[in-house]
Amino acid sequence: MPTYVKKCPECGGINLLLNKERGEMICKDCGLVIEEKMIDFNQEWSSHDHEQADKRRRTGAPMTYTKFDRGMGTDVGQKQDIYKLSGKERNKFFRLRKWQHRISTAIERNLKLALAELKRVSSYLKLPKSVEEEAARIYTLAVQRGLVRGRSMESVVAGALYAACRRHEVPRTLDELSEASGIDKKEIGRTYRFITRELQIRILPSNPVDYIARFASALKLTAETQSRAVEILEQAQNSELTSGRGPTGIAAASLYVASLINNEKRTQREVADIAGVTEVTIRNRYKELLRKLNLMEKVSKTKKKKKD
DNA sequence: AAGACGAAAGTGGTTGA
DNA sequence: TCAACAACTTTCGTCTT
Repeated sequence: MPTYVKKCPECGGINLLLNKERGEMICKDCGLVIEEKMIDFNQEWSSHDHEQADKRRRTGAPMTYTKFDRGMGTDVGQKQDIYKLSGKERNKFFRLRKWQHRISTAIERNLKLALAELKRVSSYLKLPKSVEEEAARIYTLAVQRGLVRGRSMESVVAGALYAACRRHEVPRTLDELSEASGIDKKEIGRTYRFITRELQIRILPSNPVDYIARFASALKLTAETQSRAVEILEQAQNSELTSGRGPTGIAAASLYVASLINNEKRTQREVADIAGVTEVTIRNRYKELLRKLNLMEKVSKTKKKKKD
């Protein structure tokens, strides 16, 4: 738990994530970026001569992948330079310019469109800026490697976003991505696997805990129930009940059990809908949890209390 | 009547020959 | 490349509250 206590103005969630490098405070529940451009945590320098100034200068346009040329376009020379050249050299110069123009316009046109789409989907899902940047970076790499060929631009954008979310530990389900982008779930999964394989992006299997906060707030569960769910989840992980299982199913079952124990019962259907799994899956995980973790007493106790 | 439970058959993805 | 396999889903009937 963080030492500062602050609530998200959007959803009231308390799971805030501080990203020092980017100076952002992110709500893990709804993805809202609460504070941008906070103080710069880097050391402040003063420069006394040109050499130091060059090294230490931190100003200038920031490099960003959400601009199609990363904010740093490079051209093959300008016209005023050609007086230095002549004959062959001059021809070469024009040839280079022509080629650069052709290549860059093709890629740039694609990137411009794609990044617009990326921003649209990203803001629909209320993803933090850092994830958007990451997705843009992934997409740019994919374009450069020609991985978009044969695939729709939109599906690659969705795949890049999905990957970026996972890397930043604010995972969204494929269903959510699908709803936001209008691309078929399977298609996103396919392109996601393809581009991560081709680009050698290593992604850890997503941790069910990362889903708890968002699901809990969607179910309007109290903070106590939420942390109870996390406890249960951790026990489950220690008992090796989680490997090989779908992380959303486990998160959903933990929440369901926690809601029973804390007398804040939600139906299996409610939890299932939010988590994007079926009741059956929740039941299966739920049974395993009860059996292996000896939680039966706790649950039945609360049931008795209800009767009393 | 709604929710919980469980069986059975089907789907898509991974793995290992 | 194909078949076996595990996880998950869909569907449906039954039991419980």
